[in-house]
Amino acid sequence: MNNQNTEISMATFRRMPLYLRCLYEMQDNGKEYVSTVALAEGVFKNPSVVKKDLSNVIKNEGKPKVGHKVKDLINDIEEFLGYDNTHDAILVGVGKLGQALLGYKGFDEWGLRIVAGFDVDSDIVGKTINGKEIIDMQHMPEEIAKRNIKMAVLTVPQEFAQGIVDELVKAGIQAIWNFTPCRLKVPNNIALKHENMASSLAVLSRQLKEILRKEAR
Amino acid sequence: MNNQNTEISMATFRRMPLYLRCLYEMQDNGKEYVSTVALAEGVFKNPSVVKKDLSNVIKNEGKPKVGHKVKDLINDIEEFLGYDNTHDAILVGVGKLGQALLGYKGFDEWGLRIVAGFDVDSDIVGKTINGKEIIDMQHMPEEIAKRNIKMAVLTVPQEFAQGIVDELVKAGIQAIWNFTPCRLKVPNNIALKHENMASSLAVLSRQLKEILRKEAR
DNA sequence: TCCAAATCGATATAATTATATCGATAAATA
DNA sequence: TATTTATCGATATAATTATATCGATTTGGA
Repeated sequence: MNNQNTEISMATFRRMPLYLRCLYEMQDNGKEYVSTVALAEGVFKNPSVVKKDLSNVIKNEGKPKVGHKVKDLINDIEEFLGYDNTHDAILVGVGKLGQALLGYKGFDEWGLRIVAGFDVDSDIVGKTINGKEIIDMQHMPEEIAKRNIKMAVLTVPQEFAQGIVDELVKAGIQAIWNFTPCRLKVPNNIALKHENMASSLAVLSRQLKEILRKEAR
Repeated sequence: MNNQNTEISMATFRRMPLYLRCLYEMQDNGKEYVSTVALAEGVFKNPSVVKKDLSNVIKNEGKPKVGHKVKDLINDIEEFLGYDNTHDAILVGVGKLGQALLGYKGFDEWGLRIVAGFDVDSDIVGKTINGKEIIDMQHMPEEIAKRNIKMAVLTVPQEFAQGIVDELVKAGIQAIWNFTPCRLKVPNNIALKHENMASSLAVLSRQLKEILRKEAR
């Protein structure tokens, strides 16, 4: 339990949701204790990585020979990730991908609550998806202000992306989750995360190529 | 032009699609030459990173004072990523997210051609999305074999994910792009890429938290 | 009760990735 | 033509991340 105020690495942050998922599953299976080795197997990581990651978040030490209490780990990680105090967010651009994300129930578990969608298409404005209202884009700035929203999910066609981002920032949004393939310009006090499918695909293609190459030998 | 047979880092691979996008844009704007510094600005990376990355792929040296030929860079990166010889893939699970991905035109640019979708829902089987036929899941193994498909995009409900993956592997699929939140078990000669939205969100939330903390002071 | 096995937390080492520096060179300019 | 400047490619240094090692501790069985 390395409770110093050391910086916690990005890599650690990225892995936390994996641990959490695995721990939920274990909990469902009635497991009460888990060792770092077992958890490492569950998320396909090296045990040392897991140990170090957990050392950043746990409040109660694990017991030698038995491991950590699953329940405690879950609580600690959830708190660490802020899943206890959920962020409200809006979604901009209710096309196919936007609809898919609006309909996705998993976000709640991750501490994200999408409260509304925005679009310009009058056919869809006024409807609801998964209980979330679709509102005309025109009213976006006032809604952001009224509900004090800080986060936006961006799923608009790429040609409009930068323009809408500028509007979002002006309206007070401070974190943008970008599902368009565009690189976006934002002031540097705005958090921006690019959901980069092209990069993922590049990595996957590379692996596949490697596998096919090995097979050919 | 470090043309040794040195290993190319994962990080480099991930960035290549970013360069490419930026270069396409420059080409559209009529730019003929680009320096690594300018490219670095375009993708919000450090110039040294860009220099090193490019040194892995370029065939023709850049010229001092002018930089690299945009056209050459594009060709070299496309070849490096294998965008010239496109992969055929299938998509399994034609729900909202599956439909969104089937409808997405960008994959072609990245060297991925989704040739068909599979689902169990008889309401959707037989229809086409973006010119791609939706086929009954029952026929999946034979279609994979017939078309010699090696890659699958997985967008099924999570409770079916592992079972379907097992089927895919048995049918000869060697690379799986996983859009479900499940950790999947595959033999280690199968490439697997998890499109991990929970991780992205964790990183974004962390950044936002940091920004709000700074503001509060 | 004592010993072996499993796990802990901490730390040391290795690997990967990012950044800074530098001499060389081609183009632009005086 | 000589000088300045921007850029190159290579390499050296720093930062981040991953992995291995080790003594301490608890449990459970001989």
